[in-house]
Amino acid sequence: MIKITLPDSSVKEFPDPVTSLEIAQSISPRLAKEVLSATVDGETWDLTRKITKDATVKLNTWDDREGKETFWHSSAHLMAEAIEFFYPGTKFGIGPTVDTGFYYDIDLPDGQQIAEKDLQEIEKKMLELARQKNDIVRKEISKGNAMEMFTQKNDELKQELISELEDGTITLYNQGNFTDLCRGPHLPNTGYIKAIKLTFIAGAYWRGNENNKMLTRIYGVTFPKQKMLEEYLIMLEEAKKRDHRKIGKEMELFTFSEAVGQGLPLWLPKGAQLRMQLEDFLKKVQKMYGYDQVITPHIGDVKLYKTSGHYEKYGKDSFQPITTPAEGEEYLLKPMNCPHHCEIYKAKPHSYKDLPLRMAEFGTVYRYEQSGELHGLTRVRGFTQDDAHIFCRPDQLKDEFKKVIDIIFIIFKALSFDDYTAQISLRDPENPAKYIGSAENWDKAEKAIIEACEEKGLNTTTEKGEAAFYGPKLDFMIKDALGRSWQLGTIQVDYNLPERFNLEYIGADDNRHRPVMIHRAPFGSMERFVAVLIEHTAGKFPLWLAPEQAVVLPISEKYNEYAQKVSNILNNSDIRTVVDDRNEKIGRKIRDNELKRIPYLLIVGEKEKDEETVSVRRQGEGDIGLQQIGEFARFVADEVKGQLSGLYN
RNA sequence: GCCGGAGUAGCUCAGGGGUAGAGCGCAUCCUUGGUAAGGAUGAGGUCACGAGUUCAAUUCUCGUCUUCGGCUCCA
Repeated sequence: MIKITLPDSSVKEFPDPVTSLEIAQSISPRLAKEVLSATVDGETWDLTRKITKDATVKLNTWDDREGKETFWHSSAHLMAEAIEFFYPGTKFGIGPTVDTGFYYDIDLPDGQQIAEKDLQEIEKKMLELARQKNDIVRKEISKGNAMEMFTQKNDELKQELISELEDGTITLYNQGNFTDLCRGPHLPNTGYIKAIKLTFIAGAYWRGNENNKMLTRIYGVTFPKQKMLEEYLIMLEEAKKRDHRKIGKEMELFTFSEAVGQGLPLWLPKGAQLRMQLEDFLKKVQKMYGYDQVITPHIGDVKLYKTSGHYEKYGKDSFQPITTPAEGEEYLLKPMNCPHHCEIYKAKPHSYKDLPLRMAEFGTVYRYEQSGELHGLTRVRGFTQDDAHIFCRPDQLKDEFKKVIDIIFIIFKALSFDDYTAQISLRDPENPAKYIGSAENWDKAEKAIIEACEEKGLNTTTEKGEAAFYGPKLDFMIKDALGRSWQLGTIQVDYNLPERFNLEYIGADDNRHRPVMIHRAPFGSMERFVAVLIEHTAGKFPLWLAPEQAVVLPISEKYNEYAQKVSNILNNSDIRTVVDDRNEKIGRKIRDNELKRIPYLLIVGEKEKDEETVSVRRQGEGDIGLQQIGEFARFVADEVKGQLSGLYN
């Protein structure tokens, strides 16, 4: 008998050997049906693998990440089996799982290609193979045998993978006519897979290296129930409807022009209105937190970026310097604001009493992004950071860091981003060449971030190797209304730039000291943030942000004049109002303006004109009754205040 | 930058070797209306750009640009 410890710490005895599937069966038949894999002493195992000693066992279902991974990993094999059926001789690279689903990188034989339209055939074959409920069988194999097998198959991709594995740890998995090199784990048989969608096809470099061969990557997602696939497809549809590029065009927020250049957004009046609203909001919050606004030019001497280290790091892959005609001086389009702000710091000597100094700027920066990278407003070549740099004494660092976290919380609250996570990005200790500055300063900076997060009670994950080259950082990721994650705000601790720019302050001891810098951008970039906001709200912005807050709809042309009067009064009360005086019936005007996502529709006709009122209709809700014009103005002002109440003075 | 799609009216898209279409939008007129699409008429296109093949190219070929899905990258 062996003892199995379950997650609730209960211990059960089983005959030796036992499989996780048998353990599940002993608990409940239903669990046995749902369980997909098991975590045995911290390692994910096949359900059918024999446990021969005392162990801790966690049973993974669809609701566990490990369960889904097992499911999708087996699905990748199923896809490979189907592909091998249609394209014999295909070489298989790697077939891992991703957040939603899986992919397999394949090398098709002699110049054959798979097109989107071929995916359906493969899906069909996969379903057919799944229905056969073929057992998926694990087999341990020696390195030599593995090598021989894939040499015979002429699959040099797998040979390369095997050559890097240690003998004794190599396993194969077989199902039907298909055998793959794989660490596992896998489902007991292919019959678990009930619903399949191959989503797209793309090129991908072998092992992610652009010097390697380009393979064909096929992405797919599978589910244990048909209904789950349907829900997933509905979600995809919804995401498509919310695409900020589509809504941005519809709502006339921004545009791009080939004539201006790719990746260079043009903000249209309504988009500019929205963006300025966000900027004004953040300015007010920053004022409350003791920030000073500064303004710096869009270009800077190349030497400035040589000093900062950015030129060495990114110069080659950037927009190249602008050279002045007569003197041949070299200027760079500003790729970031920090060097300029460092120079502002240096404009005069500082006492320890001056610190912290908080310098904020909505600074537009230009970065060369590879053409294939550009994407709507989320990835552009010219964008505006809601940047600020805090210069402080080392003893102030942690407090300042915590205050920045507070500002980020205020923003999340104002915009109802309720679901967020935070990631601490540290340096990669294996790869010190990627970073500038001393190990000692890095240690200090990393410690400050970790402690500040702990003291704020922030739930964080930690990633090594994700730090910026000059310092570690804390990034905030929000989940939008569809559950998709977006990286927004960032806070970075930096001991290095102050050193490179030789920044100093005079301490109480009358000696020169080095300040510490915090780089921070709660929105990240205005472009990206607006894009996320559009997708999160589907363009139905909160009242305080809506580019047009109210539209007046005269019942007939006879009331156009009164409508204009209402609009003027409201605009004078800072309520952004327009008039729809088209020659259309009221039903039509209501429909069109609802679709334009304007929060309030004000209908005016004979009655309203006589009584100096408006008939108020709230977007998505319908008629909410008559109000005096002034009353409506206060009503809107109160609602805006309510949305931002307590967030700033 | 790399692999693979796409580019036709302001928008969404159909078409196809012989001088170009729909719906929506826009304009004008009729209608003057009460809470999600009233009617008529009309304007609007170098079919992304440049070469080539052809009697003839928007259509076929090549190149360029832009865009979309990925890959790589992201201070």
